[in-house]
Amino acid sequence: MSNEKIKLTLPDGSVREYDKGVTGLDVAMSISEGLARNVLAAKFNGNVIDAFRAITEDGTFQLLTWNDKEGKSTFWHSSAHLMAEALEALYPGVKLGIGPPIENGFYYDVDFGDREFTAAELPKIEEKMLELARQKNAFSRRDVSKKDAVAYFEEKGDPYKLELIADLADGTISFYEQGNFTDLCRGPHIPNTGFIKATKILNIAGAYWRGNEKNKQLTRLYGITFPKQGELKEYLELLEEAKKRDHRKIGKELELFTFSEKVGKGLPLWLPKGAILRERLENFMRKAQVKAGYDQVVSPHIGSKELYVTSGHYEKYGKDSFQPINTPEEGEEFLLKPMNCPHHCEMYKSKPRSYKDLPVRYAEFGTVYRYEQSGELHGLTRVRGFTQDDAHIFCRPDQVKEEFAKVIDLVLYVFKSLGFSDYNAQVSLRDPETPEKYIGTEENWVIAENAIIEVAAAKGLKTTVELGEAAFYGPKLDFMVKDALGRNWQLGTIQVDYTLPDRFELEYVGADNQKHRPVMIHRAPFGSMERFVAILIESTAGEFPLWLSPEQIAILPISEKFHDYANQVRLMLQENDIRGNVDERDEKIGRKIRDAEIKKIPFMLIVGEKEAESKTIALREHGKGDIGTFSGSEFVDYFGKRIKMSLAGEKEA
RNA sequence: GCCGUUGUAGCUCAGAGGUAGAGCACUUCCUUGGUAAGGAAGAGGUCACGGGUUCAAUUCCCGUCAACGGCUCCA
Repeated sequence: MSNEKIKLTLPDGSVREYDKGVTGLDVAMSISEGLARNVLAAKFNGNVIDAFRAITEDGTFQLLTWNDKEGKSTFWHSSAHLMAEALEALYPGVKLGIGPPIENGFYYDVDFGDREFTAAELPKIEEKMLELARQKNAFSRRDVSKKDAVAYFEEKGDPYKLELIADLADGTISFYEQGNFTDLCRGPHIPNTGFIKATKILNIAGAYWRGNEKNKQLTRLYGITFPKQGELKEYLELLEEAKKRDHRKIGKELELFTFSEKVGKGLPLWLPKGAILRERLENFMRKAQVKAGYDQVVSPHIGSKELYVTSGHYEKYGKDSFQPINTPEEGEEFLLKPMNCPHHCEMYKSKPRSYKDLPVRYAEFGTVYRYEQSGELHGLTRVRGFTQDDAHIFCRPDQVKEEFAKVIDLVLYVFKSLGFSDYNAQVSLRDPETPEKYIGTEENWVIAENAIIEVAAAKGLKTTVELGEAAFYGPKLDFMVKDALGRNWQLGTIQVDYTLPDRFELEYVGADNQKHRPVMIHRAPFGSMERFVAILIESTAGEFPLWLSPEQIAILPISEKFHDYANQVRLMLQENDIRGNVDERDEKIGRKIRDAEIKKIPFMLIVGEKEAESKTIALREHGKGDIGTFSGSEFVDYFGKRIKMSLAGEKEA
């Protein structure tokens, strides 16, 4: 080799000189042997590369280990290759799709042919993976020509890889090999399989090739691996913990809601405690909306089919939806309301509008029904009947940005009040590749999309942009929140719409005495009451802020002798608009406390001989224990203060 | 809708080709107890539903329904 030198700038800013052709592993070794043992990949000039890849020019350089996000994903990417190698060893002739790393682990899509693949076979695959890992097979990279790549996979008989190669430009194709496995891959990979010490194939699922429903469904194996056995154990325990926050479990335990096969799948039944929670949320929103200048309206649960033909919903969703309801005599067709906007458009049209009237803001807790695919239903987050905290703002074009900004404020206020700080503001735009999915003019789409992008930026929102996530009539700003298991759900949504006003021929008279078309903003800060409550349950693990808690107070008499006094306390609270229940069961106080704790009731009022005599209560707080003796009026004041604090988002005294 | 898994008491779960079991919850009785489970007795199941194989099926097979994990979809 030559004795040319290159300069690498390390993360601490220091510049080191190495021989041209140095690898990440060499660099690590020059720092410490321990570091070299842990290097998974490297980052050169911002690109993640193999730690075994030669570097031939000056640049910024960083070593990646398990502690780096990119180190982990390289590790998992290599693990996907390891799993593929195990699959080929165990199931000769298996065809491979794609196998990328994901947020937690990796997957590989495979075609087992006619073979039925069941979960019982997973342990066998895990074992094989570990066996191959122990061989410490080195990963190696080589560039191949398109012709050679095609030849290789034609020989191997893998149609999926051939399809992938067809889309790649000659000169950009590389193969990676480890042990007896070769894959089309741009890398990078870890030095050898020996780093992988623990593996678990978490689940199997069907997944359409290239995400297209019309393509063949492959078998997707999801897995996760770790460099230490203990970390796998910890991860699995973490998953178990997360499952305890599942709103379906807590909803059942706390008697918030239920489902009945007889009522129908995807149709939630709100039990009394859940209804209280929901009602409090609605009242909270009503109050905020009144302040923001909204008017509350009410519309029926069905509407003439014509209404939805006009809006475009029928054409878009009609065939795959709940089918029209007919009147017996005349055979008129009505649809179960899937959206509130058409109704609100007709309300707007109930009288002529002047530019001075705008904006008009119509809000409704509108219950809508949608035929969601059966495989999609999921607890309260995806249901067939749900209530949107919906509103439609009809405004002049010059008011769009200001109104949009105000809605963002409202959504942020709601999120802040309920402690949702971990959300992603997603700008949902058209997919330029599938224009047939959208209605409206190009010009209006551009205006609407730009309005959203500009206002979100002006508000200082950190946004991500997703193409193809727009509604069919307009772009959206969606507030995405994760559930206990890390799945993303859309809660709040704001949409700018120039299309429906056209379709419904909405008008107002301008200062010029001419007719103009208003712009609509659709918005729902919660999204739906169902989904919002679900996510609220998971984020609080059922320990709701005091103001929302369905059962705020349990009055616990020491024995039957104090039932009378306990009920006096209950009535006293009632007179102050505070709800509390007396636990009159024939149980000892320890038991009553335990049960109230399990039900996550924020306050327990314990009353016995001392309290009855001195007209006081002994206060106990959920999760904290005894916090002292209060007179009735002292407690009412204290409780009021705590409610206010919880509304302001403060945790405790 | 598609792929995979599951379905036994109100809940959490055992069980096995010969018509079912535990803990908690529930009911009754005893107990009147001071800050996270007092004691005893009792009641409770068409083993998701519909077929088939078998002398016999809740158990094995097929279908349906529902739930769960994904894919696709998400106004």
